This record gives sequence, C-alpha cells and structure tokens, in this order.
Amino acid sequence: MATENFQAPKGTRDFYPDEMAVRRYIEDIWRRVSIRHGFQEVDGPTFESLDLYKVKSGVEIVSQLFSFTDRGQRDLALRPEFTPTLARMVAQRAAGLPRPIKWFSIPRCYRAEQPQKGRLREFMQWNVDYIGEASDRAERECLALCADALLEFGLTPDDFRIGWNHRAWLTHVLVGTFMPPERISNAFYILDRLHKYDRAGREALYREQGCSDKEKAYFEFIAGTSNQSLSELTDLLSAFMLDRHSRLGEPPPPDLCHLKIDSTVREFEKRLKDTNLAAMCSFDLSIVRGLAYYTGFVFEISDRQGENRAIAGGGRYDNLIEMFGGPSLGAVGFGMGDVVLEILLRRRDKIPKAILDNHQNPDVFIVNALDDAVHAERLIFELRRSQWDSTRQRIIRPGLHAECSYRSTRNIGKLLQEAAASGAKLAVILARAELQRGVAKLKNLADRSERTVSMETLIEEIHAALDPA
RNA sequence: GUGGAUUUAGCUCAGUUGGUUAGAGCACGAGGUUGUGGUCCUCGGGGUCGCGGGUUCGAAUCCCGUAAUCCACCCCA
Repeated sequence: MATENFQAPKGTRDFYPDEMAVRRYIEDIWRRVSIRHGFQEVDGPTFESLDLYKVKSGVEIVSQLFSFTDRGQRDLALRPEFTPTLARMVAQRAAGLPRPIKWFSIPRCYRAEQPQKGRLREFMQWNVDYIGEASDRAERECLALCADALLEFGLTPDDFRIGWNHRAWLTHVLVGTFMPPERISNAFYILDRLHKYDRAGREALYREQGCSDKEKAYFEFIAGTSNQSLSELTDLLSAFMLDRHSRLGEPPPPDLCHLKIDSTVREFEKRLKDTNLAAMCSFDLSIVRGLAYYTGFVFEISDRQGENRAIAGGGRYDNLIEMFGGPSLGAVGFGMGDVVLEILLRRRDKIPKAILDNHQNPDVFIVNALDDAVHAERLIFELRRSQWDSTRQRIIRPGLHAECSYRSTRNIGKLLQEAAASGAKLAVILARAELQRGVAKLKNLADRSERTVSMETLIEEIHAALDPA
C-alpha cells in the first residue's frame, strides 16, 4: 500500500503542546481582561451563509473566502471575521438584550489569502464589540480594554502606539474645503497607504488614483505630519488650506473650526485627556482603515519599533446592525489577531519562561520502587479524583495533579531526579520495606525533607501538605 | 494570483568538482549492579535527503515539474 506524506495545509499551524501553551496564554489574557472590563463571551458557527459576508463587504470579498456548497445547494463560507455573525446575533435578539451590549469572542477565522509574515489562512482573533451606545464612552471603553490587554501582556506604551482618526470628521473637512464627494473613497485609499511609500512611490500612487494638484498638495502635507495633537493638526491644516487657496486666487475655504462635526472630535480628544489613555493615543490623519463600514472614530494599534502590520484595529460602525435586519444601534468594535501579537511578544521577550517551557508543575510525583505498578496506579487515580459533595452541589476537595514515571527503571535516584525535574512539590516513595509495614515516604522536593506516613492516611497527608491552610 | 530565496533525523544545521553503508549537536529511549536529586559516563532507536520525473555506470549534489515555508508585491474585514 502506498503511503503519502501529508503536511498541514498552506497557511495553517499545528499546535503541539509547546505552541498550544503559548496560544492558551494569549487567549487566557484576552478572556480575563475582557471579563474584568464587563464584556461577556459569545461564539457562533464557524461557517455562515455566503450572503452574510456579501452584505457588508460586497462581492469582491468572495475571492478571499473559503466557500463551499452543501448537499442542499446552499452557498456557505468559513468565517473570515466575526462581526457579521455578531451583527446577525444582535439583530435576531435585539429587542430582548439589555443595553449596552458588551460582548467579546475569540473565534478561529479563515481567509484564503497568500500567507506571509503576520498573516495566515487560519488564525485566532480577539473580537470586542460594544453595541447600543451612541456616546463616545463606548470608544473610550474599547480603547481602555484594548490597551489594558496589551499592558497585561507586559508591553508598555513604548512598545505600541494607538493612532486614531475620525472618518466623518475627515470627510467633512475634505468636502467642506475642496474635495468633490465622489473623490472621498480614493482619498481614504491614498491616506491608508501614505506612510508606506517614499516620495516617488506616492507620486505613482497619486497618478494611479487620478489626483488633482490640489489633492496632491494636501496628501503631501499629511505625509509630512506625524505625532501632532488634533488641535495642532487642524491649525496646521487650516493654515495650509488658506495658503493654498490664496495662492491659487480662490475664495478661502470655510474655517475648519466651524465645521459642525469638528466640535465632537475635539470633545473626544478632551475626554481622552481626562482619562489616562491620552498618553498612549495620538491623532493620526493617515489612519482610515480599509473597508467602508466604519462611520466615525477609527483606530489602529501599531508596533513602535517594527515594521509589523497593525496589532489591532477598530472603530465605530453605526449602520451595521441595521444592515443585518436589526434596529438602528450604534456600535464600536475592534479586533486583534493572534499571529502578529505573538510575533511581537516573542520579539520583545514578553512570554513568560514557564509558558515557553510549558511546565505544568504537578502537585505530587509517585516514585514507584516496587516490582508491581498496582499500588502506584491505585494511589495516583485516588489522588487525581475530585471529591464531590452532592448535598452542597460542589466540589469539596479538588483532585490533584499527580504524575508518575513511565520509565521502567526502579532506581529511586533516577526516579527522584525525574520527580524533581517535573517541578512537583511532593514525592511519594513506594518501596517494599515500607509497604510491608503499611507505610510510605513522603518527601518535600523543595527542602528535601522526608517523613514516614501510614498508607491509611497518605492521601489526607498529601492534601494537608499541599494546602497548609 | 506575481516574483525571489529555501526544503537533509523530532529541532538547529554540516555534507568538497556527481563517487562506498548520509553525519554532528540538542531532544528522545535504555543502562550505570534493585533505596535518594536536574551533573556525568556508555549504548540505542530514528532519514524514500519535500514529492514526482529526467540526465548518468552512479544523484542529497545537475536539469524539469510540483507542493510547502520565508521574504517582497496584490490585498487586508
């Protein structure tokens, strides 16, 4: 019979115990921090109707999906993200859910893209959504949660930067000054790429997008800005616009400060300063985020040192729930993928050694020097079992993590060496001489002390030794 | 989807202009004289050299195809 060599499919990963430990570490932090910020965990199906993904993103996105047809001729697709499922879930039960709806999820997602650094075809994505809150409190809570998670991973504000912008504001500024509304999507496309190119690359981009001289000048101005505050930027922008217009002999554009949307953005910045978030955040005109469904505030977290792609990104999408057949509910959300995050954590040496070593230190290690394994096996099963109290409906004594050697040697020195290497706190030595007297030795592996205990009370003694309280 | 580099043991890698039976370190397993600690010593299992063709007396090595990985594009919810 012919044998075949199988590999994991392109862009997927195998999680052997060491990799699984790191993945669990990341997911545990996402989950723990989400819960403490008042979010509840949800999940949905791994695949959805193909149409669900066309509602939001349009038909061109289909080429990036893993899609298939079931035997009932239904077109389905593996989820490329969680937001459509979430929107569907909210829309279905919108009437009965308490507001605001604060949900998070850690779905596995799939995209049929060319894998490269920080981007795979199957990945985990922490997804946070805050629905039914019109005020910018939702934005701040999401930012606080996202930043808190990164801090929990041991990263500092020196490692990452939160850049933010406001799409509605930007649209008003552009349209209110010089840009025809139909050029806005080109403008967003250009802004999104501005910092990736040098002067020549940007020229090519402007040509390709059919930019007017005015637009070019504007984009070049933005390309030259970085790290200014919102008010500095709007002042600079006003001055720049006035200068341009006077030189071209055109009537001056309306004062940017009097644009209606402007006050809400300034207010947002002021409220950020009232929290401790402002230190990590900077206004950034070049952040617009890819697709069209963000309606206001948008943000992106990037690595300060590396050329990594964004660690996380999100924003406000006020129309989405409605698009999926629900009521009109404002919403803010963000996503963070495991792939880029893990690269960053490894590069900054932020994954604890105990996680990398994947040591699950046992509570107790059985050293069996007997010819027969029966005593050791009975003991280990007893130790591992929890004690359940059925009247109180709870576990009254949790089972212990008990290990033994799977090697055939009965050399106590070797076995103790293995016990110590396992990181166990206690070792039980079962040997013939003691067993004949109905006792065993209980050894504290940390201080190397040992005492003789009766087989009758051994299990209680072990529990007592591990939990002195 | 496009271009470049890469693929030899579980991992990291040697392997000369094509020439005997393809190596090392780490890891893994056994033993070190049946009773006490991460060291050390000895031994061992492991490879269709990514896969499939071709050239050759002979291919890990040269040629063609193909898959995967990494990097750069495209795209990025």
